[in-house]
Amino acid sequence: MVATLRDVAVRAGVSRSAVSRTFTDGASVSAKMRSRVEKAAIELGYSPNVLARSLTTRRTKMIGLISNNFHNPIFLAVFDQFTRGLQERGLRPLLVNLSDETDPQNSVRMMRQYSVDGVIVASSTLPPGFSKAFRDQNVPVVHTFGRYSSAPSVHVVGIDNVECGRMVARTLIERGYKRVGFMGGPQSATSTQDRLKGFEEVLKERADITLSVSYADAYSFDAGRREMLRLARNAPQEAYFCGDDVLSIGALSALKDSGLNVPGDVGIIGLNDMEMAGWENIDLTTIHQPIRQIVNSSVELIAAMLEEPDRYPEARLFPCSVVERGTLRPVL
Amino acid sequence: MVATLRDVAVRAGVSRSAVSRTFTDGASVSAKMRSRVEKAAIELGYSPNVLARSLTTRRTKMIGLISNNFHNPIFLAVFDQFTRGLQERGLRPLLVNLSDETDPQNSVRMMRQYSVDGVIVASSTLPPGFSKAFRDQNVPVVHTFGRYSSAPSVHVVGIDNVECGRMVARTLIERGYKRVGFMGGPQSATSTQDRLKGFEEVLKERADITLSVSYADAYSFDAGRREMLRLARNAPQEAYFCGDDVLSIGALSALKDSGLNVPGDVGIIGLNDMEMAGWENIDLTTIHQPIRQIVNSSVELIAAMLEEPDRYPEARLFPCSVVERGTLRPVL
DNA sequence: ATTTACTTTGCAACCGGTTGCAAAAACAGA
DNA sequence: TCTGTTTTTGCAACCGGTTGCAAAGTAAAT
Repeated sequence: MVATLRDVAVRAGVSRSAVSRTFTDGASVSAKMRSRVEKAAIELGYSPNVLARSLTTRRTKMIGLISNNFHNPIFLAVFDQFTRGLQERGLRPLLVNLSDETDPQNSVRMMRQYSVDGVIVASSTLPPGFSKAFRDQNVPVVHTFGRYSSAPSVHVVGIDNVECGRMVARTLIERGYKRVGFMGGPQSATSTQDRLKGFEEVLKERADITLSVSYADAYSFDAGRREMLRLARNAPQEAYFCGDDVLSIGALSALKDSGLNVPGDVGIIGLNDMEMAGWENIDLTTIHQPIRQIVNSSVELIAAMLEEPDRYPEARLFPCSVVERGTLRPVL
Repeated sequence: MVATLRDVAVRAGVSRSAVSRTFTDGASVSAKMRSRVEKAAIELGYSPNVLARSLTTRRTKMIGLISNNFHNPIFLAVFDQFTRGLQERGLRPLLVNLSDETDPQNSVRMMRQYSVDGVIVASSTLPPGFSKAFRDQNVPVVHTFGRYSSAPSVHVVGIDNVECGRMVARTLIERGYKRVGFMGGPQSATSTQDRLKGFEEVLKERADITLSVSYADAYSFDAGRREMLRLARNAPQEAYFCGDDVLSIGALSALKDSGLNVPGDVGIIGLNDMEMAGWENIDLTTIHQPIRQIVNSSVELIAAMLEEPDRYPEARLFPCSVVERGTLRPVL
């Protein structure tokens, strides 16, 4: 049906190797030979079968893109950036949706069956052990949005969640809030734990500031709204650090319906700076996470690992910054 | 490095065919042989290389998932559903981001290089010619969210945009609006053209109703907001049918800032029913597009085509419905 | 025990490519 | 023109599997 290397060879009246060589860069072919083969190839509409090639070259140029987050809108930007970045380097993402299952062995096996050259785990909620499972099978892996650890055994690219927590604490202090709250995402997520850690660390030094902690049961509008409705019913704090922007927007909705004014009665600060946070009807003050840089760096890193599989693991952390909008009162 | 079929054969002391057969269902192997091979395979951590297999079976179980829409949040749900659906059938999506380029030949070539078993084009803004290019190369293709045509040459799954336009027109009529507007997405999108067609068709029969038409220059919050700010400056219509929910939300923001009340002064109806439309602080009346059904049906269809490549092309259209929320005044 | 029918197994060729090696061709220098 | 060097080419083996076919093995029937 579709033309193969052999067909081209026959048509051009040359050996199969010659055809192969014209399509392999760096191989030795004379100009005459090349043009002769190319002519035949064009006539037959031939283009080499990457998968067959991969059998001998041991390179499929496919990268497993594994995530369990298909709900947070920022992940659409994440996928967008990943696919573009990979494509630019001639790599192809094989997408894996892990929402249902969490057994790493299963994913590892599948990725090996497809001989992907490497794997990107894009998730802040998958445990470090998950990405390690790939490393243990000698599959190059980058854990994007992974937890920073002082002794990483796997490449991690993301932000320093502890530092983000500190940054938010300082931001709230600057604005003179005395009674503050942490409304986290699910407690089990390492990112939540880390953010709280940094947040507490700074606040603890201020005896005049009180902190209350609670958790929403998912990173969703509904969960944020529900939790904030509950909080607003009792005496709410003066300001809340919410687990992410979606939770924050849920919280804003709850506050409005509870008759509380933002930022007059209650201040809200989120995290992520998703596109929507900047919409005029939301106008959320939040922490900007440099998604584009994180993703690009991840792509760069996985590409580098293809050249150098035993590269020493590193953690690449990108600084976050406060984006001042309308949901916190101004600095004193 | 990683165990191959040969390794297993040696270890189990059997022929390579025997090993191959134990991993091929429907092949003839005795129980003894099977358990013997399986034992060796487990000891070596062997699992068959799908890509090598595909050379002879001519099935990679990979499906190209091609889209140029990485901005509209509903596409995250689309990708979620696609990946799950494909995975359930043992198929793997190879993701292609077409945001930058639109030359079908390029994509066709790439998909052929990777020998995908089929392709799903998920986009309402790619022209029918795009998906036809695959069909012409005998790559099974399903165009999800494609344009319905009475003589489809390619499988199309989606909604009847013309009928949606009619439905919105009737909805506005029921509510007694007399001066209505169409604020479409980019005019070049076939979906926009079709919706307007149906919308006009119904309204034309009512001499007492006037219609004004304008277009935002992208399917984005900003574009919707900008366009509605412009419209609101002159005398706005009583109600607008917006190209999609994101545009609608931009429009709502513009109306609020223009001091106009919704639905008191101006009514808005969107299309898609994205999750956000139901959020209490948005509460957008809109047309529900049954994404889940559309995607599942697309997956089913592409799977069916793998069995029967010459299947006669069909259009699968799913009915939409009005979701009544707070941005249109009630029925008279 | 022999024949017949059916099942299981291994051989060897093949899927679509790549690549080390040696022969052939082209080029340089004398 | 002849030799030595470099480049180009083809042969054949290999990558990790599958599969048609015939031989070997098993079971049932006589």
